[in-house]
Amino acid sequence: MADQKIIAVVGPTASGKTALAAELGKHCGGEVVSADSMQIYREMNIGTAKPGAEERQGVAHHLVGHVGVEECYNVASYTADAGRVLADLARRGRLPVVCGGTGLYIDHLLGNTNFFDIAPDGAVREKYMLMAGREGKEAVYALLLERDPELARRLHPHDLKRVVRGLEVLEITGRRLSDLQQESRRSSPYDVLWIGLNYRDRQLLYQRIDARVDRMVEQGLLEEVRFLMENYKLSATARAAIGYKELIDALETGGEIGEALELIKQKSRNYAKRQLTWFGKNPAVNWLYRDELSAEEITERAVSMAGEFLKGGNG
RNA sequence: GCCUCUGUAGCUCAGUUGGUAGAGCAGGGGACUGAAAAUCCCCGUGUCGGUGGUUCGAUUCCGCCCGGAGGCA
Repeated sequence: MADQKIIAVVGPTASGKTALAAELGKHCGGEVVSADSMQIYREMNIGTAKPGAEERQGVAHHLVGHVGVEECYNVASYTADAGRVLADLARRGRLPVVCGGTGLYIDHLLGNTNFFDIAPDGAVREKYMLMAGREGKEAVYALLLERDPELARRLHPHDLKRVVRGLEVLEITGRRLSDLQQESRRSSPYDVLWIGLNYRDRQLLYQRIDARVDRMVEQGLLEEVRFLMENYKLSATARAAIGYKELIDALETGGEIGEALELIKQKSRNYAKRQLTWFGKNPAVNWLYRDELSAEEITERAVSMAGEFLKGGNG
């Protein structure tokens, strides 16, 4: 059976992915499959830059707002949900346009790994977190070095989240995470055309990010945050969203709103840089630069790349 | 006008009892297999406000000048 063809639109926040994905969906008879860890939340709209009806241009969007803000969500939930959507689109003969900035989600959906099913265990996690608090991160790391040396060698002793996860998997399954990772390798069942959006001049990207935060405030970001605080108990993952956590902190502690907004811009810029590192290591990405091409030219190029891609046979 | 404090990395500030200096943040690079908008790692030469002087040697001590903050009139 031929691999399912998929277009993936990636890039840092505020680079114009959403608009391009909708254009591609419109021109190629496709549907957008979001790969954004925060736009999944139903009640978080402004701060996540969730596309409205106009921005969707009549193209169907999947995995946007399908989760309540009180729920936790993670890569496992995503790969399961998105896998189902892709299968459905294949059945209906529709082209999936995967679009988003959450590199981990995208890679696990489309890349060369099968996601293995080992749910986290809060009690085990807490045990090691407490140990780290009492004896130090190095002590927890030493434990991992003893039990799963291969994994430990790849991690920094201070990277507590990953060190603890390694120990957690061992404790739950009796197996090493490094072995499981090895076994989960696969060759991707998808034929993917990667399109990346970016700016050659980073400062321009940063200016766009700052401007977008100002626009969010004009659109009522503060009101949205207040509404969420009054009506919901946000899950840990929802609360960690940039733009929300800073304002919640400010409102709870009586901090300056202006300072919180500067922090939001700062954190968004830092995030964009991390996204660039992530997508930058994928050699398959065809980058289009927004300070070299107009929006129309970018759409044109992407649509013609997609045309070639869809015409070609499977490799 | 007088007195006190202050001027060190893009920003906030340490520091050198005289041997030309270092943190946090920003910025740059990187990692990433169930928190990923998360988490973590690596990268710090800057006329130490200016100018005279003391000294083998001053960013550090002294004088003057120029900024800034406060106090007394």
